[in-house]
Amino acid sequence: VMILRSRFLDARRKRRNFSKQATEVLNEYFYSHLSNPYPSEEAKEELARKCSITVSQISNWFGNKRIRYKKNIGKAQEEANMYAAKAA
Amino acid sequence: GKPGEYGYTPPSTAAPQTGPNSGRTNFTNKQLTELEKEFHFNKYLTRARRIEIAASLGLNETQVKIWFQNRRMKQKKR
DNA sequence: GCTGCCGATCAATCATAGGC
DNA sequence: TGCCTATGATTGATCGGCAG
Repeated sequence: VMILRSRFLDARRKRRNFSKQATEVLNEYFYSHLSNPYPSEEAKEELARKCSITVSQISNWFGNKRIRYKKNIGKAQEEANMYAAKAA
Repeated sequence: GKPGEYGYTPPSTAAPQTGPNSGRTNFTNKQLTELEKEFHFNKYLTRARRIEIAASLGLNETQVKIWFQNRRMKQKKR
């Protein structure tokens, strides 16, 4: 456990949350493709432009979102309905 | 973790063979330093070199192979 | 037929940001 | 100011597909 986390002192760890607008765009995409939330490379590039973040960050976001959504299907239902309504 | 069809995946009930997670290796700082040093020398390992490295670091060939594979992908990302 | 690599993803964890 | 949760990033390992 004394595993030296020195390697984690990577500057990239000093993250910053994405803008609320970016998160809106990402959630809208995620919930409107809930049956298959895996954006293509092209889709990722478009989302990256819309959100002003990198494609890697888009991949990270979807990776985290998919896992965390599955671990909280019940709690996330509210958020899912919210975006579903917004899409409609 | 195994990627697959999107949907609920029940938590694995497999008992950890060794350590916290039997599946995930926790490389030591020394192992990572040596692997990194080797990587800067050669991005790809020959079978012979892989066996050598694995033995000297107390790892198995698969762990070394996977480490280099992930390391190459990491480098490509930037 | 088997092995290694690539690209994408998973799953667990790390470290910081944000809210109370 | 401290604590707990939300969230972006990292990484060992797996999956499908392709090449040798």
